[in-house]
Amino acid sequence: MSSCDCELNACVLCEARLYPGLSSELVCRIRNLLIRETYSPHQTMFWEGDTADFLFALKAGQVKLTTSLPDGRQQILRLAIAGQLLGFESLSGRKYSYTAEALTEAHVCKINRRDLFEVIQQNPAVSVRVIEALSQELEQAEMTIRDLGLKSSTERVASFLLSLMPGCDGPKKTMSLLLSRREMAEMLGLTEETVSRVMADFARREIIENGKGCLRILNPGWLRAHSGIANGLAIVGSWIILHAATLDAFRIWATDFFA
Amino acid sequence: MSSCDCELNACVLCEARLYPGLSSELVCRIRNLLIRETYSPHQTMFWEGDTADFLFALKAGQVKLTTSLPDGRQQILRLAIAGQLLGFESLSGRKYSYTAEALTEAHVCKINRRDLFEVIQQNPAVSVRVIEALSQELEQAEMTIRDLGLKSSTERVASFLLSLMPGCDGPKKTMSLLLSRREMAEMLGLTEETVSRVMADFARREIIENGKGCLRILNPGWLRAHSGIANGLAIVGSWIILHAATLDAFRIWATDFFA
DNA sequence: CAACAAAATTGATCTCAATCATTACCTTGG
DNA sequence: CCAAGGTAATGATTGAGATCAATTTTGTTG
Repeated sequence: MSSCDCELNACVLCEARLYPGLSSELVCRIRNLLIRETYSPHQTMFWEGDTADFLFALKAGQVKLTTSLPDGRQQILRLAIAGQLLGFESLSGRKYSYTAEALTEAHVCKINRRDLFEVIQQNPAVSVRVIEALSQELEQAEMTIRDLGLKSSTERVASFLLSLMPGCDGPKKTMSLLLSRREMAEMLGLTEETVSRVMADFARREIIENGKGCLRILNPGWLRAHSGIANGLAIVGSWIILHAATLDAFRIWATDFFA
Repeated sequence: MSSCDCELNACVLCEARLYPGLSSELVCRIRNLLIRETYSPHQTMFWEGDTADFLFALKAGQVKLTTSLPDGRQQILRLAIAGQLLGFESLSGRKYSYTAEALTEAHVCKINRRDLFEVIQQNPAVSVRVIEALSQELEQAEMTIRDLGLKSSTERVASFLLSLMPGCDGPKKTMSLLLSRREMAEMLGLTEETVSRVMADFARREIIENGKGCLRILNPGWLRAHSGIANGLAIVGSWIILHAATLDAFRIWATDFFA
C-alpha cells in the first residue's frame, strides 16, 4: 500500500498491543486513522465533561484518571498504564466521565470515535483486543470497588504499595513513587494526613524506606500479610479453621507443604 | 440455514440487545453456540474461583455480583440488569472473579469462551455491541469507585435509592426492594446497622416509606439534593460562588432561569 | 543565599460510622 | 398456641480516621 505514510516498525508498542497478526496492509490502513501524540508530565489529555470526540490507547507512560463530585471532592479512579484504553467509557455518552492527566511522558494513539467503529468492524483481531483490554480494566475496577468497600487504611496503603512493585521478584528494590500524599489519599479514599501517618508507621517498622519521589520496599512479605489478601486461617486446638474463600489457596499450600 | 433449531423471534431480548442488523442466517449460526438458561431467585449462577468456561449475557432479571476477601468480608460489586454481560472479567484469566446469584428469575444466554471468540471475530456487529456494553459497565464501575471513595453514609443510601427509581418520572411510586439491609450494606461499604439507621431517618423525615420488600419514594428531590450529585453553589453577598465541576450544569440552569 | 510557597509530618481533638448488645417483629413449623 | 430462627430497629459505647492546627521539610525564584 503505497499511500501509507508511516514506517511499519516505527510504532512498535502500538502494533504489538493492538494489532498482532494483522497483515501489514491492514495495519497501514488503520494507521492512517490513528493520530499519535505525546504528552508531557502534568499535561492534561482531556477534561471531565469535555465532548468525547477521541478515544485513546496508551502506548507508554502513566496517566492519572480523576473524577469529582459537584462540590469539589476528588477521586482518582485509576492509574492507567501502557496497553490500557482511555475514554471508552464515553462510547455511548457524549462526554468524558473523567479528567486524564499524564504523570510521566505519555505516548498515545488517538482515534476519532467514528473511525474506531470502522476499524473494529473491519478488523476482528482489533476488536478482540479491545474487548480483552476493557474486560481487564473492568476486573481491575471491580477489585478497586472491593478494596474501597472493605479495607482499612493500613490495608489500602499496603496493597497500593504492592501494586507499585514491578515484577514481584526481589525485595529491597528502589522504585519511583509518582504520586504525592494527597494523590495517594485521593486514590485510596483517605485523607492526606492518614496516608502520611500510615507511611510514617511503615517506615518506623522498617517495612519501607522513602526518599523524595522514590521508595524502597524492605519487607514485601509484611505488606502482603497486611493487605487484606492474606489467607484467613486460624488454628484452634487441633482444628484448622479457614474461610471458604481461602479453601483453594489452602489446598495448594497444603499440597506443597505435605509433599 | 436448515440446521437452525431455534425460531428466530423466540429470543427477542437476546436478539435485540446483541444482534441488531444481522442477517437471519448469521443469527442462526450464532444461535447454535448459545445456550439459554433460566435461574430462579437465590440460585447461584457461578462461584468466585470457579473455572470460567462460560460467559453470560443477561436477558432479563437481576443478578447480584459478590466478591470477598480471604477473611470473609463481602462486597457486592453491582446488581447486573438485562443487557449486561457477566463473566467477561475472566476473559484472560481462568477463574470467575465474583459469585453471581440471581435475585429475581433470570434469563441468560451463555456461551463457551472459545465460541465467543469465534462469534466476535466473524460478526463485527456483535463485537461492537460487546464493546459498548463493557464500556458502559466500566463507566458504572468507576462511578461506584467515586461513590465509595467520597460519599458519606447518607449520600450512599440516597444515591442507591435513586438508582432504584425506574424512569425518573413521577414520585410516590411504590417499587420492590430486592435487597436486605445486610445486602445494601454490602453494596455501599457500610454496616447493616448504619443502613438501618439512615433508612429509619429517611422514613421519619417522610422522604421514603417502606414496607416489607417494597419501598415508596415520597421526596425524590430531597434525595437528589443529598446524594452528593447536587450542585455546589453558595451565595455570599452579591457573589455567586460555584465549583468548576458545576459550571456547566449552572450555565444550563441559569439560561433557563433568566430566560 | 534569602525568601517564599508547597508538601509532608506530627499533634490534639472531634465525629461519623463501627461495634456490641438488646429488643421488637416477623415468618415457619410443630 | 408457642418455640425457633432470621431480619430489622434501636440504644450505648468505642474507635478509626477526619478535621483542625502547628511545625518541619522541601522545592522554587529572584
